[in-house]
Amino acid sequence: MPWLIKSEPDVFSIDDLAKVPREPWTGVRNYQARNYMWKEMKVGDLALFYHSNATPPGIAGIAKVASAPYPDPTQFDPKSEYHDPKATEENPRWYLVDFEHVATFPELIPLELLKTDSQLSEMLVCQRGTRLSITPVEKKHYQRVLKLAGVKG
DNA sequence: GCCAACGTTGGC
DNA sequence: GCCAACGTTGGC
Repeated sequence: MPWLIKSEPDVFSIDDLAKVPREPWTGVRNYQARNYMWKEMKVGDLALFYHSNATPPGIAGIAKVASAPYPDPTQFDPKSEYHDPKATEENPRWYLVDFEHVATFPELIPLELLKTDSQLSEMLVCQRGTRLSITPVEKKHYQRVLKLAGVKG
């Protein structure tokens, strides 16, 4: 299943992802998003990489699930901003996967365009108030985005 | 910086 | 287990 993952480019952008072999998706502290990574993502699944809190916000490229799920190490680190005092090594709360870079779109596809595209109006990221940092994407929507980006599916 | 949306926390 | 208060997300 294709996915959409959000990241603030000031914190971690698609260019940052392109510079590393793979990136552990640390810091997700929402149960629904965690469950997607923990229970549903498969190695090789593709994900639209969305820049949030950006000017403009939009989809910047494609990433790929590059690992099986494992406990987010930052939950055990008292010095991390993502530290969770209720999590233990024996009983972790937060799981993540690694992502690797697949492609950066020639141009970012702005949210504004996604919203006005008749085939994408129902895509979750277009809906107001969607704050989930990880959402499943319908295959037809995924393919439409690639087409808008001018990238081969 | 504003504010709508909405998840989480904690008192009861 | 309800629900008000609070915190965060994220577009604008």
